[in-house]
Amino acid sequence: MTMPVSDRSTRGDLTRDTLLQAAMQAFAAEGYDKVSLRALAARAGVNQSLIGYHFGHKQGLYRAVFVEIAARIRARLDPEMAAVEAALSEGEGARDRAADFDALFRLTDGVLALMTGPGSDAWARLIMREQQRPTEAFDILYDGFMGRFLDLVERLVARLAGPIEPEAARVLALTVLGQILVFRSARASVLRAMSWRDIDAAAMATIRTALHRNLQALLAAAPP
Amino acid sequence: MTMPVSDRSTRGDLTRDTLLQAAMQAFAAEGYDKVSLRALAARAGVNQSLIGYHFGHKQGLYRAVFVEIAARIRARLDPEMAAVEAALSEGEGARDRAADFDALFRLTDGVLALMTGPGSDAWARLIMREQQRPTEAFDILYDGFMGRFLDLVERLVARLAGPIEPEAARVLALTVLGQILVFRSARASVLRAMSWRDIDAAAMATIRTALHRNLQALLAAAPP
DNA sequence: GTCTATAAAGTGATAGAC
DNA sequence: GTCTATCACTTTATAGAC
Repeated sequence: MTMPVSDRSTRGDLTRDTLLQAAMQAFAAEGYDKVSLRALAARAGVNQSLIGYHFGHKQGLYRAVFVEIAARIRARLDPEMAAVEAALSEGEGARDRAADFDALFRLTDGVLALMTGPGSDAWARLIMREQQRPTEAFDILYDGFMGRFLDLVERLVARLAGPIEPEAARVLALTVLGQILVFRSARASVLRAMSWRDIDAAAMATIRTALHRNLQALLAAAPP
Repeated sequence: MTMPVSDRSTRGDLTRDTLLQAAMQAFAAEGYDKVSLRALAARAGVNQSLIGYHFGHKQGLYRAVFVEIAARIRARLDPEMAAVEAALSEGEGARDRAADFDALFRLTDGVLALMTGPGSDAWARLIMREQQRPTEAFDILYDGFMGRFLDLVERLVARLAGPIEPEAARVLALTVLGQILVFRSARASVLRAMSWRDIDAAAMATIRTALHRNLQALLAAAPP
């Protein structure tokens, strides 16, 4: 007579999740304004009015997409972040430049793969959108992983670059970020300038090599 | 009986220009899809149907905005570009590293001011939009100034960095661009990380100092 | 939780008078 | 060139049956 408990508690969650995935795709591919809830619901195979039921309104759905993105990225970057934290926790005295560089490279490689690798289009575009025109969704991103990432890079480059003002270390960390991000933020120019069709594994290897070389040059110890 | 010739030939151009300026503002501030031609015409103090008359349709207006942007930027960057070309035309033999760096700094400073300086919001955001999702408007930008800029940076860094593969020089040029662009493309993160309210003259000076130092470190001559 | 149906307010484009 | 008026269509949101 009664439905199985699992179904009763699961059916709605499945609908919610289906909508969330479709929304992430659609918002990234077409931009917030161009996405119609009619088309979104149709593509997800879900009734349109269920969007209102599960997320309230369009903005609520948009916001939920970012909570999902932040959670995914945090999970994916956690090993690299933890490695950097481990490297940093070894006190100044016992520092090992090679190990510090290694931790830094793992972190930058991770972010590069995240922002330019296969399947990165969906979230990367949404993140860029929030950088240009931040809404409440930006806070979800910054508090979720961006702040922590920038803080780690800043502390690492400060240690590697030798005596440096805190403000200079922060700017330096941002220019490091910029060297990675440009392959996403200026993607159209990158593809044209490099005559690439997309950023595939070979291209990514080329980029990684250049980045590692750049970081070593930028963080060469000041002459004693 | 007849209207003055100047009026007859000018009235329409004025309307066209008014619409163009309003459109640049509006598209940058709200994004293509969110701009309604009704609201745009109202803000410009022009009848809505005149958009159709002068630009055909919404896309035509959008396209015209980019022709305008490319022209403005080309004009603004022309002195710096010419300086780099002059530096490059002095053959390899007679090269003067200090002069090369000087030309490079003028170019990067120019682009930095263009992309982050006061009043840059309008065009910078539109350029970013085209980088993420290029339309025919991107060609106007790339052919108008981007291609030339990247080419000049590539040739300059190739000369300064010593023996380097062409592909590596191009990637290096892109990472140089990235260090500038990050202050626009990741603007929300930059402001939060630096505790800046906006990128004012002082902030820009800080960035310039960091960039110059970075470029010198990146392009240090390989040990002989 | 899911559905149908529809209200209320937008949108871009254009015909036709001046 | 500029205007008014309107067509044809899409949008988000929600009321109400199941």
